Amino acid sequence: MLSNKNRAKTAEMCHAFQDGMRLDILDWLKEGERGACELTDASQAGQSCLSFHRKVLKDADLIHYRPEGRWVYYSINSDGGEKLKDPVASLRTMGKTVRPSPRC
Amino acid sequence: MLSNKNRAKTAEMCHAFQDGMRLDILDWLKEGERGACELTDASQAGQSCLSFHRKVLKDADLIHYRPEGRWVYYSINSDGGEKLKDPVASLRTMGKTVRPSPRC
DNA sequence: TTGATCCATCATGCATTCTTGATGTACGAG
DNA sequence: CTCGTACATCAAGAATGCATGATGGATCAA
Repeated sequence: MLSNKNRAKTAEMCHAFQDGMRLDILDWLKEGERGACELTDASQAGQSCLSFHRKVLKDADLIHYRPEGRWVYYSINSDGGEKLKDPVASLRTMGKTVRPSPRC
Repeated sequence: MLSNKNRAKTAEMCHAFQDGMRLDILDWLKEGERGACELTDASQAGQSCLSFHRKVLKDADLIHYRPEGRWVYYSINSDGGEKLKDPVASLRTMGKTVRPSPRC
């Protein structure tokens, strides 16, 4: 299904996708680049909490990072999801194969 | 990006995809249906541990469940990955959009 | 019925992750 | 230079997830 070298990266991306607040952040960025302070103002969560989740998304290559003076801007990395396409696609082909059911 | 109703399901599927042992189980099933006892015999992990992970995969609709008398057979749900294609695809389109970067 | 097997679930301890508040760094304004 | 702002990072407690052993239901053989 997955090579061992890709497995860690897949797990990291899935981990990033797993959390509700991180999905909120991705949703928040869906219309384009946004400043970090905007998100802090709009969200219920604290500043350090949001910074933590942004780091998870950034480490998983799901978002871009652009510092500009004192401010920081984030945006979706459109290539990020590519790494998830392979495991998803292989799930489909895997299910098609037929094999006798052995007993123990 | 995601409707609220789909968000929980996406998170659940990514959660299921995240664990190394669950990826092993999916890998184990790649050639077709297999009995639960087979997996228990072949794996290092204990029976309850495997049962736990199978439940996670089943709840995420990634595998099928077929009881037959005293035995249980599992197989890949080839449609399972479909639910992940949407968020992955929307990631791509999301990144394309352009939007002015506001300041706080 | 009795006993054995297969499997799921529960309870517990441990590990990892998340949240919150505090501290540190870089930058710009005055 | 000094102060305030924006952001990251650290430390500690809370919450969640995982592994293990024990228990229980269902099935089948004798």
